[in-house]
Amino acid sequence: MRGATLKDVAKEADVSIASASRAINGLDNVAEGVRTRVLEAAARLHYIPHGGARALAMNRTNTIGLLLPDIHGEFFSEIIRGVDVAARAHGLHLLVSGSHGDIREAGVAVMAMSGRVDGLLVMSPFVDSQDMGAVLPVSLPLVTIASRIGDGASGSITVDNFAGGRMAVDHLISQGCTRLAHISGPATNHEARERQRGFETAVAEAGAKLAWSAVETGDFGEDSGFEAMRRLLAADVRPDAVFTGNDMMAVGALFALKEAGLKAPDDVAVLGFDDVPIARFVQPALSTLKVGVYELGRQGLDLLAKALAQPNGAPSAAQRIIISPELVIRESSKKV
Amino acid sequence: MRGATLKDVAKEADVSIASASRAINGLDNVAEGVRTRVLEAAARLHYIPHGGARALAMNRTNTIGLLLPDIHGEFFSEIIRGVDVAARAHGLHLLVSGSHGDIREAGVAVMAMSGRVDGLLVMSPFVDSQDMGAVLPVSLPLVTIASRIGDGASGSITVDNFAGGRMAVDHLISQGCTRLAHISGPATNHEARERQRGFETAVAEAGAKLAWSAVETGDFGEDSGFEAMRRLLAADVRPDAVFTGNDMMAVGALFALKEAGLKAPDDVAVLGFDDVPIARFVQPALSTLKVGVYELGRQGLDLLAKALAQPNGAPSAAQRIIISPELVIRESSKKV
DNA sequence: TAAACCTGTGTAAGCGCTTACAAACGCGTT
DNA sequence: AACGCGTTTGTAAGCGCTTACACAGGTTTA
Repeated sequence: MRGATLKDVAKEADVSIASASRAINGLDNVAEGVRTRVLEAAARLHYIPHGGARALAMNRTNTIGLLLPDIHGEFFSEIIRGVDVAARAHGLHLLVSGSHGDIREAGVAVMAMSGRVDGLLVMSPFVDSQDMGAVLPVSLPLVTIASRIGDGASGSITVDNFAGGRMAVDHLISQGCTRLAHISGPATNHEARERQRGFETAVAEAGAKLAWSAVETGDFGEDSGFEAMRRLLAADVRPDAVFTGNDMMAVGALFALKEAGLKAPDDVAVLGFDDVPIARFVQPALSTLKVGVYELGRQGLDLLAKALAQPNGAPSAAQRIIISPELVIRESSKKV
Repeated sequence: MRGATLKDVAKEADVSIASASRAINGLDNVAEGVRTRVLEAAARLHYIPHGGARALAMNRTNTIGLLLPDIHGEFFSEIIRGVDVAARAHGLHLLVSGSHGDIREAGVAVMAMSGRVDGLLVMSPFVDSQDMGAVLPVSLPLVTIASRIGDGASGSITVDNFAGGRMAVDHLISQGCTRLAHISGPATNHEARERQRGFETAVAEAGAKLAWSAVETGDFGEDSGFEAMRRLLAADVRPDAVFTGNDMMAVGALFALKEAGLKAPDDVAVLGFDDVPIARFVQPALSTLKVGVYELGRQGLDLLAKALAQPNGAPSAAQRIIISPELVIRESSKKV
């Protein structure tokens, strides 16, 4: 049962297809009689405009494509929320896709989006995201989130992960910790690297104030945090503070601590990164470096919407926004 | 900088637009020479097919529209995950939209989706969702998730919430509880009502085994669970077990308990519903009625994909899948 | 050697819509 | 009565793509 088309409506109302179009779109150069006749016919036929055709004719889809590494989970869900809120404020719709960390999949997704969206909002935190640039269409406005996809973008919004790493160390030292360990995210992730670099830089600067330091590698997953913490606890010298590359690994670390019969923060202080919703719920409540994940999404879309509003898509000096993480001290790191 | 079109590619390769199309789509009735010439031209021009135009011409978008009350949060995020996984398995893309509980918004979203998707996956747990039916296009395959949108759907997948409510009571009684309270979801939500009905029915059947019972109303939000639990604790007779309409309210209830210096499960057993990821992380770990939320999404999409594969979209006897909740006993309800 | 085939290719008609353009009409003016 | 004007309408040309159909060659067959 194919849906009615504008042509059907026009015929039903006995007017030309052009008049039908005008009436439906509420243009003012239509006689009242015609308008009501068309509207009634449309209702009678359950006519719903064909968005695709309209988009093709108008060269405007009112849709933006959102490409994330994944489209679920605490972190991405928050991004989506921010994007969603901003999108509805701008009257835009969302075509979302997950790249699953695979650049080929990302390419496929971009393919599929091409011609269905007015602009792209992309997050690709992979170190080698440069290649990503090749996949992206040059002709579309593009805003990147926490990515290092080269230029060509109409804007970008990133997090100052390096500063966050330093803040973590400073805070831990201020709590009297002297044996700091870091559980890093995957080396393929640019954000993870920056956080680690911040940690290492601050540790080096702290010099004699610290007795010991170490780095274990995780993959941003809860389990990897658990395993890494286990390794840390099994070693000769134990840390009295652990800074993890993100919150989920911190949660895993907390479980490992509990398993070992140890307590945070008394035995080992734990500090996460991101401040995903779950951070408040774990026991003890997780201290973390809060990234306005929601803001990341919201402002990202705002940037893109601004670029779209530009007359011919003129670049107008690509905007770059950098968000600073903010230290949120809850229980897991509070020693003094 | 408009992107290159097929016409441009055809001209560049000096062939007809039809041949260009064939070459690009890998049809086999193209001479090798032509094919490579076209492919090279396409690469040179950074040609990316215009998905919208292709969809219009083929009357197939390979995209399905996902309409949820919200597109973020623990619960919906899980649904999205299920849908996403299934969608990629079927080679389908996702156009998502949140209705925010507003039927008008839902209408707008459906409008926007019309002509951009091959089918609709809709979740609208509102009691008055009947009206929703009016907004939906008759011409599209439709699968509903946990909704009571009338018929016309090619399929539906729902949760046996009533049974879940009964299971909750049975379990609590088995733990030796005799004063049962229920914190219900919003009355406008059909699922919430069914869970409550299950609770009340089981309570009635338990008869003399129970000394007391009560129902407080919440709104599925964490805060409302907190407030409801406070009210419960302030009353003359206190429950020794609370069953909440969903997990987030249980989390709130747990906080209220802690605030009052009470312990779960010793003082009051707490039992949630859904088993969202967070349930494992709270203290004490939350017992709950597990709904395969992920499965809800995955099977929903599978159903839809099956309907799409149908020759002319023939209904082929709409499938209805009912998922039974499963009791997951963690710490918050374990008294014996 | 003509009829019967393939194979590649181009022409053109859509898909459902918007929108320039021109035609048609009713007016008030001179 | 001829003119200009503003309003309403229809015609038709796209938007970028697919695909039925026709057609030109080169092979086979009888």
